[in-house]
Amino acid sequence: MRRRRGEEAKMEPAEHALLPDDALRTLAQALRDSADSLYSQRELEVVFEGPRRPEFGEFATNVAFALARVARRSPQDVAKALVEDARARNPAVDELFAALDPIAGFINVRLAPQLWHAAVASILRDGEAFARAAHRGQRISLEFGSANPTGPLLVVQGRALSVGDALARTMRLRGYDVFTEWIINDAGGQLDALGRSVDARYRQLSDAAYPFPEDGYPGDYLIDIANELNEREGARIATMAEDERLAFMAQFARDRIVADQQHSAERFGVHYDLWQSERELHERGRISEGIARLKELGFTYEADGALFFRATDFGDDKDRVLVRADGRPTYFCTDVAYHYEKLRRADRVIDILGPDHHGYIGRLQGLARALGYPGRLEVLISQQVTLVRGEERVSMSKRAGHILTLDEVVGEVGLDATRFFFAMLATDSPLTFDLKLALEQSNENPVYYVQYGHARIASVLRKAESADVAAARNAPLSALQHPAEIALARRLAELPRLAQHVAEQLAPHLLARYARDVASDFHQFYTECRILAEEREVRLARLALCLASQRALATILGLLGVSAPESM
RNA sequence: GCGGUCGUAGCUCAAUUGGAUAGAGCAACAGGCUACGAACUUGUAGGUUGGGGGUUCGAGUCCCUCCGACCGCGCCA
Repeated sequence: MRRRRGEEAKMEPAEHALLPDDALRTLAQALRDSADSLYSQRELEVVFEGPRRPEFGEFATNVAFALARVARRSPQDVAKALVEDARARNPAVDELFAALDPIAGFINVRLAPQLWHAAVASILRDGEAFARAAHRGQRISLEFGSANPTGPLLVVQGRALSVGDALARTMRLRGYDVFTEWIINDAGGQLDALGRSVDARYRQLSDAAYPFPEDGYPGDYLIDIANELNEREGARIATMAEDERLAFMAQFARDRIVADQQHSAERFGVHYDLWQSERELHERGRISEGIARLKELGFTYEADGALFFRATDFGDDKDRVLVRADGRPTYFCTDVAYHYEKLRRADRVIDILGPDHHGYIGRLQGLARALGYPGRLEVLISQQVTLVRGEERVSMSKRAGHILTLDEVVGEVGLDATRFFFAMLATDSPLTFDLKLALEQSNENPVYYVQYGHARIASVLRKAESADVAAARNAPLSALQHPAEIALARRLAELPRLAQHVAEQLAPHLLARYARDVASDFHQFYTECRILAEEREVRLARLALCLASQRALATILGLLGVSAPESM
């Protein structure tokens, strides 16, 4: 593509045509120069957004509103003057843009088609590296899903797993060093309760009337564990003293349950870099290190024989106990140690916590500030999930016994649908998941719509001559002029920017939304434009657009942990 | 009672962080295959963004206040 280049473009490699971002940068610079020249405004920030209505163009900027006050003219007058001046200032602007319209104070922009052609070509050139950003050396610790080692994973964890894993994958794509971790709460009193529960189930094998503890975990899975204990360790157990037996049973159950949780996570397509045992933190001396650090900083005091953290100095409601009067550390104490470690080894620490941890945010944020890392910790709450089957509310209380596990939900509606559905929603918004609806309308589920787009492209590529498909990868694209073609190309080119936004704002639900938009734009293109029956130049250009669309869909589905089928 | 999250179409949710006439899907209704996958597509209808007040060029978004839902408020984890 031969064209005179704007000044900014000199930095680009010579062999590549200008891309949409280059054009926008050129325009931004021209507008800054104009603002400086017309209104003596030097530090003007020019941001382009996708306007809500397509007839407003492909991008829009609202710089005129910011200037209107100092210029003491209406935003519309300012916008008009800016556009005129920018055009005169840099002739490249008129070549790069098909439209530059000052309307109601906004400057609406439409790029020349060649820029979108170049964007499609660059997607094909990048292949699997499409939307990938260079390694940037920022270390991120991402904790999500963590559950007590007292039972199987439930749907609440499923939501956190979907969201957390999509974030991890997106951040990795964008060049961050992401370390995913799960904390196993295996140090506190609940393990004692677990031991007593297993013991009761064990004794019930021979004495059905044996009482189940008040604070026990009633799920059937402990019966299975008791049976296994009986078969494999029955002889040993018989020789144990009570304390020893309870500890042994608690440990056995803990190991079995954690292993099950790990299998569930893997089946859900989520891999963790670290399963961090709380008890192991104790054993490694991390707990005392955390306490020592807070003491050293002078943020602790003793009262009633217990050690307190001055959380109120850092915005929390009340001071928090670290070590009880009897010498045992609290749950929060473990988090002090764990977060102290994470804050030191990562540049950005993210916790995705369950809905019962709202009151915990202030404590953790106060801790991060006390330790000298303000702003380094981000706490996200994965909101409540209410399961229903039509009118009937599905019980999710562990106490009630008949809980629906994550594995069971996946078995009922499928892995792809479950992952997509949970990732689709903003994390901090409570949601109602109707299993009956998900089943009945499985064909109407958005995930199938997106997957169908991918499969449809695969089908077209199978029907095409393989020589054509090969040639399409380097074909000239100037034949792509139809509005549906341009709209699709523009959509595909959004992915890098969108992925970056998702990583920065921790908003993975935008990925699912975008996937739907890509599929929709593709289906529309497919409906309005024939491909294989066209003459060679158009055919190859459209096949190239298919290839780029398939690439984008595969990438985005990959980020969501959802399969991209060749056929369905 | 105090603190937090939230309230958007009949349903499930968006709205690029203060921008234009609040958008998608499902459900409803009316159309489109002698064409590469109709699991698609075009259109219609659906709203006082829980109520009220304020801030400004401009508010679903920020502030105040009511109403409602959920979650916290242990030397439990």
